[in-house]
Amino acid sequence: MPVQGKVSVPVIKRLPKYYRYLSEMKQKGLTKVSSSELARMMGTTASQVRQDFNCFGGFGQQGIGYNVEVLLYELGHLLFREEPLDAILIGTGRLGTAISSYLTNDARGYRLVAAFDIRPDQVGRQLFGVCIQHVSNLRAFCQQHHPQVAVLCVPKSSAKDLAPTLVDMGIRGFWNFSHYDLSVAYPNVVVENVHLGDSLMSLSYQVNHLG
Amino acid sequence: MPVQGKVSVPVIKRLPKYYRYLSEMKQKGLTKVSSSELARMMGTTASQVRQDFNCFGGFGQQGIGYNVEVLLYELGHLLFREEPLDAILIGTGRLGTAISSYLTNDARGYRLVAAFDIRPDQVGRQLFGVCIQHVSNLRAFCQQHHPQVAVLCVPKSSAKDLAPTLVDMGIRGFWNFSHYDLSVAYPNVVVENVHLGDSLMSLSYQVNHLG
DNA sequence: TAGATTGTTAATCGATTAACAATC
DNA sequence: TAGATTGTTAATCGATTAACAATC
Repeated sequence: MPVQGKVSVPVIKRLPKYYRYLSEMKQKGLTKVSSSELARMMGTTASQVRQDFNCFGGFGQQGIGYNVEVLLYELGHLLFREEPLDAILIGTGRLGTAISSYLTNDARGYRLVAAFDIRPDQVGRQLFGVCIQHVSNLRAFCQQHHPQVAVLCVPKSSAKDLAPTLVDMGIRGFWNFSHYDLSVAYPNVVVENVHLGDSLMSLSYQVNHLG
Repeated sequence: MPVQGKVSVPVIKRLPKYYRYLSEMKQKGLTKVSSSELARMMGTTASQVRQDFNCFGGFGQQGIGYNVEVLLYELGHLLFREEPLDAILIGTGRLGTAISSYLTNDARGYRLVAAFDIRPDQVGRQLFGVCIQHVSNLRAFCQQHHPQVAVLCVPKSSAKDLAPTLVDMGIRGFWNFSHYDLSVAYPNVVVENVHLGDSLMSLSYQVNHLG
């Protein structure tokens, strides 16, 4: 039983996809699934599916397969634990607003506890149950409430300025939409980069080099 | 000289990052860079930098290094070609609006040529220079204008319904923000998935398993 | 018992890193 | 010529796939 000695990033990145497909199956009323069925849906091999699950000890039954409900429960526990993570939003522009709508209304495992912006016309505005504060309150807020996750929807230079403070204040995870490469600077903090610009560029490369 | 026999996805995904760092260097007035300097900035090895560039024939000079301007020009050409790609937006909600703002105002290599929504109250609204049309016009528009890229900011079920039509109408690249796994269904079309939900889940996993 | 399917070890494949010859 | 740094080949590392024994 390997049980999380250290799970590799490729495996971690596949967990949400398993979770999505299993949720679908549960909704359809399916109770049982084999590694080969899951593999077909996921576009991978049965071997990989079994290897992936065995990073966590294996959730199946030899000769039988996997129980959808059990598997979903176990993955859900791995992904979300019991308590949601407290998240703060920094940057309440169009993207920040859309993202925090998603986080609040559609995602599981997070709770938006505050939002900050530097623009006076944003301050005071209500956003999904929280009142937008000026960034000058950021430090004080963190010291009092200890949020774990920061969502960065600010320009590159602001991200660069804010990051050290946030790490200092105990932020353990960044959902980074800025163009700043946080990952390079803070090795002991988790960063999920959503670099829209990079994504668009690699799409453009690939479309331009099709056929 | 390997010159694009078939460039691997990991290499392609690094190109935008090189491009970003080189743009920065050019702005700072730097004219010359070595593979080891680039490696340090990118958080990788000099070997990888040289291997990456040599997928395209190599842009450096032995004993000297790389010329920033030349390298930037070459990468820019690889990523964007001469003509921008014509893109259509489908789904003009909060996320679709934020995304197309980005595509129109901040990104290079794309031109937003149309936007579609199914909601009557959206139709007719102006969005970054285009007028939102009803999705029922989608087919006709594509037949007349042949856009190459579709940006999907619609729910899963709509994405599932729209995808075959769009592929059929000649769409060669998808920027997919829906929760539908396009990649599984259409092997001969380029898909850039931005699965915000997956990103949030893997962030949550990692934060919960820190230390 | 036979068939199915997992858990787990072994083999393969591909990507990253190291080494070094070429050359400016 | 000596020093620097690339282009390119070879070695290593890690992830994926295949194989098979365990077991329901």
